[in-house]
Amino acid sequence: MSKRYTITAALPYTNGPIHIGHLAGVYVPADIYARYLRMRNKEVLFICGSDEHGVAISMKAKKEGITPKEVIDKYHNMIKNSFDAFGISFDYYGRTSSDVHRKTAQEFFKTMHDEGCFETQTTKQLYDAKEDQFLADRYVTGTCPKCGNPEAYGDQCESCGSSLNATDLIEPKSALSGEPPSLKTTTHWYLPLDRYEDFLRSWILESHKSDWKTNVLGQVKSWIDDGLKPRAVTRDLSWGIPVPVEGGENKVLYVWFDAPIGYISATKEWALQTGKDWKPYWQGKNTELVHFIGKDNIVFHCIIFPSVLKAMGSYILPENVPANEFLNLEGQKLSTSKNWAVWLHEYLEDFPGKQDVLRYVLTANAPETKDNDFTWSDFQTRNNSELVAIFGNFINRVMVLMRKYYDGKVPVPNAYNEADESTRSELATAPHKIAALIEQYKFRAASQEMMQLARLGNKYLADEEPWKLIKTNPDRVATIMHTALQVAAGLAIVSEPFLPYTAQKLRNMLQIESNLDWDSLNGLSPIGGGHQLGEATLLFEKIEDDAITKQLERLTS
RNA sequence: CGCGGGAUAGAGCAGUAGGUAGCUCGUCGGGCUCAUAACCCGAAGGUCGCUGGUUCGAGUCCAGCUCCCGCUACCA
Repeated sequence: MSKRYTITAALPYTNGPIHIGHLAGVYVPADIYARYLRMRNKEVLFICGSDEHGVAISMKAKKEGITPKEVIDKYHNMIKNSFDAFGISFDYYGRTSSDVHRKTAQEFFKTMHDEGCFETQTTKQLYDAKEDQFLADRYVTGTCPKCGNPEAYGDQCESCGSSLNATDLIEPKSALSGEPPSLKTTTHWYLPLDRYEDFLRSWILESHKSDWKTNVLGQVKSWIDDGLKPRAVTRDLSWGIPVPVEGGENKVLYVWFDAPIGYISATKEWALQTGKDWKPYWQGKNTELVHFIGKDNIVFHCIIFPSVLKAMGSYILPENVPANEFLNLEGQKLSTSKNWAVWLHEYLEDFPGKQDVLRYVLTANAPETKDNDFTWSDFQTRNNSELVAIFGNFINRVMVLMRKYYDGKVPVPNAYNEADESTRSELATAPHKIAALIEQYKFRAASQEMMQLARLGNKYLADEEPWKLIKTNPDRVATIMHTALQVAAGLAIVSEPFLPYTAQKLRNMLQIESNLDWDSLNGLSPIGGGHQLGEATLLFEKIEDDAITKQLERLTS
């Protein structure tokens, strides 16, 4: 029986648009993986959605004088549309404000509550009496007890860098009302993570010791060795999912409790729409669950959510959580508040039809093992020197020669010589190499292997020089061009996960629309003699300096 | 402070079980002219963050240190 795959990409938080950091870390790799598996004819469900609860959204709404609902609607639509236009191939994109999600999250809470999976604790927390609201540490300001900075936040002083507790601040003020906060008693439900320590240790640190990424394992080990502590799963807020048990009035589920459940509720909504059953995707033993996330999410997807799934009993656990590191921009870390970012919706406007260029650059320089840097100059170089000069140019050379010599009708090959055989055998192994890398989540290396195939094509043409032989040895040219076309067909196949728009164009040019999957290259010639090629167009175009200058100016303005 | 990840040619990155440092781009030289002046070949360029140690031999193991990023925060 063939495996089923449930692939999730971290739910974007709807308090801002999507930027290249999100794409590089989560959405592009997840999409590559999903597209690859579909090419292998696997059963794939690729799930994402908007994360729409939490204190940050209610604060943002308050600040802008609109309702939280208006905030989430605005960004949900913006994010969903930009993913769509960018070609991220989600099977379903949900949102955590939906009815199905509310019910699902409440069911999780209720079930765990009834089965005694929670503890309650009563603590004193900072409270803004005027606004009738408990305050996150971040929303209290005052004088830093260490350096005297009068504008320190309750969680951290940005002047001296010390970590603080809001109760340490001298003359604390609420960021909401400006009034001094008081301490007020409140009771919350806690998930006692310490109960899951043995399970987590053996499941991750032993069973997945060799197939999970070192950054993920290291982080998890650090948490576990440190001793897991009960973690609150409810909050005193009005914006969120109501706590569905007695005593839960005026309290909501902690966003991090409800957000990952969003993957499941999105699956349910997808199942309703398509008439399928959601259960196999979350409870089937034959299903591989893979979470694509950024490094800041590791604890939630490797510790907390698996503990919840374990507590619920019937759910499968993730097979892998290939968390990526972060992407910087021009040497500095991305910052929404400082507007230091490349926003997806702006990119799509400024570079229409160039989705694949950004995908390629973010993949070729993906922060897989450490933080990486995105620069516009690198973007230009990758486009001009790799996509245009290597990939696009090879295809163009083949198409032009085919048009010129054969009017686009594929010639029948004659005997293969050593050069042909070696090119054909390299072509045949390329999909295996790329597949192996993708299955290890090494998308950067996989994309370079794809580019290597285009280089192979260029070298083959340069070595065989059909433009010289056409006058003296047309039989030989038939074999050369036939072979070069197989390389082009190979590119049309293996580029699909990385460059979906380009792959589509290329399939149109080669007229090989429907009948090719990943394994089509196994010793076969996907394009036979007599096959008629379609119209040639350029796959990529050069990006000139002024386009890059414009982006750099936009950044610093 | 603690924990985790990272520090390798001008730039961006690989380096599997320790044994003469690799890839891409850029630079320089040559070749080709079918191709979006695009392609192909060759060369130069690194005391592998610092300091010690283990070893016949360390980018690769051990100890200490420095810097960057993240987590330890109701900023998701």
